[in-house]
Amino acid sequence: MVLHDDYTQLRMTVNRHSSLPLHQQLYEILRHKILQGEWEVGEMIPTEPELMQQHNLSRITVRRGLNRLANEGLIYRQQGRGSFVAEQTLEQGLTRIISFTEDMNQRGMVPRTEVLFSDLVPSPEDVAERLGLEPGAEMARLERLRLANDEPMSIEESYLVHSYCPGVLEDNYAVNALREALEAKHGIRILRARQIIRAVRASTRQARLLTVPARSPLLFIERVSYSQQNLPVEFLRIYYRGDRYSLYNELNG
Amino acid sequence: MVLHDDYTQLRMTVNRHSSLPLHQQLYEILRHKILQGEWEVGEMIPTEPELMQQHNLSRITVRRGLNRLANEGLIYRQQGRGSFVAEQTLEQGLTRIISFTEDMNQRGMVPRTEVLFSDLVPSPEDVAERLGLEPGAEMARLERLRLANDEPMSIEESYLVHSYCPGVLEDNYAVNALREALEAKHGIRILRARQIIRAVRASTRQARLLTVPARSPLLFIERVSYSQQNLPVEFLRIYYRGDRYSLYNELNG
DNA sequence: TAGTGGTCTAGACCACAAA
DNA sequence: TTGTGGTCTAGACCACTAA
Repeated sequence: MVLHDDYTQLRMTVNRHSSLPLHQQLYEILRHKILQGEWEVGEMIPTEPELMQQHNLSRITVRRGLNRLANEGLIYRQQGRGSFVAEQTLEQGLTRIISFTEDMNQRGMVPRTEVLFSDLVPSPEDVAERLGLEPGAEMARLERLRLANDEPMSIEESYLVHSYCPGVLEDNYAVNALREALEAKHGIRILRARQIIRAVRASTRQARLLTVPARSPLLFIERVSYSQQNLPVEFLRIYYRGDRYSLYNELNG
Repeated sequence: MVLHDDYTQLRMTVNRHSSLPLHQQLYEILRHKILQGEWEVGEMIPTEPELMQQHNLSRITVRRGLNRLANEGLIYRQQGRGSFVAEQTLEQGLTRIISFTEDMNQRGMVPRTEVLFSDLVPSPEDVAERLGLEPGAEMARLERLRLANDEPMSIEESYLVHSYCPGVLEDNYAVNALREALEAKHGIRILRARQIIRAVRASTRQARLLTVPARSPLLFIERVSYSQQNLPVEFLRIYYRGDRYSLYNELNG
């Protein structure tokens, strides 16, 4: 399964007529190149003066884009040496929205997906409340089993506001990426999300699906995702095997 | 239990002879004021021009400090209106190192601590490996039960490199803050940490201490903390009750 | 209209790394 | 010595908010 990047049609230099800030355009261009593998891990990316010339930008604007990349851990900067592509870390799972596929690739595993359910349902009360909707609104529900190296890793239950993406369930999400379909077919780009992380006990069904002993501990994430218009579009529940999955992050004093 | 802030002796304007960057000094001054309650939640903090004048700084330097506060969620900025103190969010638990006391206060609960163990032990192999030390080095071990509103919330097991903080266990850490003692008595300031988050099953002893049913799911955090010299000084294991404790954070696309 | 934050520029000096 | 990133400045224009 190949995930197309969000920025396939991205131009390779900044567009001064765009409404997007120049520093953000530069950030997206460089991020795209880094994720595409334009440079090896540890390889130096162009210097600030080079980027200034290539994109005809001031140093402050260039630095703003570079600093964002550094803050997000995609590059590290060394005074007197240069800026270098950082190793892909698992940390991104706690700061950036990444797909299961991307997540497993970073962890060096081969992802696979099985669709368990795919139907239209009236919004349950708890889901409606999380999304700030009226209960009973039509939702597209998609439940998927996610596997890594052919072993079950997690169960994902996704609720999408169907009026925003009518017909979204016609695709086969065992092989297609949901976020790609949302962007390509419905113009919905998920830019922000809030999530809560808990430890829970596996239900009988979950234990069977995940092939773990009954009542095993699971890492449980509930996530509300927001579109570019800042509208809540998806409610997601993910149950990860406690014995296989962990989250990593770094803290500052 | 009163936690003294790290910056009790902080001057109220920037020091141009300090080695610290001016934007960072401004950030720390404002952060200190916000945490001290100088402004109410939702109240507007001084505008950029005011800060420029008060501290005799350029706008770019002021903005750099303000943007860091905004990135860390302490303020939010609104074009045309001003910058405002944000509600203290639980998010900070996933980006900033905060004490149990601070954490519980943010969650509106009253913290209490009981010391379960406090002794010197040779470093176990796994702990030594995580800290990059030779196994068998002398470690101060401190195990504490943390309570919120008088109900058990978590078990914390802390391993400190004893040669960095000899005699550290002489204090009573039921009432004193470990991080305060490290800074005040041993000159160790913990500035950075890496952690891994998992879901595990409670042992019999853990279940008893936390007053949860046997084999309950727990949120388990393993953390390595680094000093201002970037030396690993502490290895920490925290077991949180799965039914009471959750982590919150926000993601970007 | 006045005041706020958002973006962008040109230019300067410094600290650090490598040749 | 050269080139890198780190810090800081003055000044400009824009977009948004509120009166």
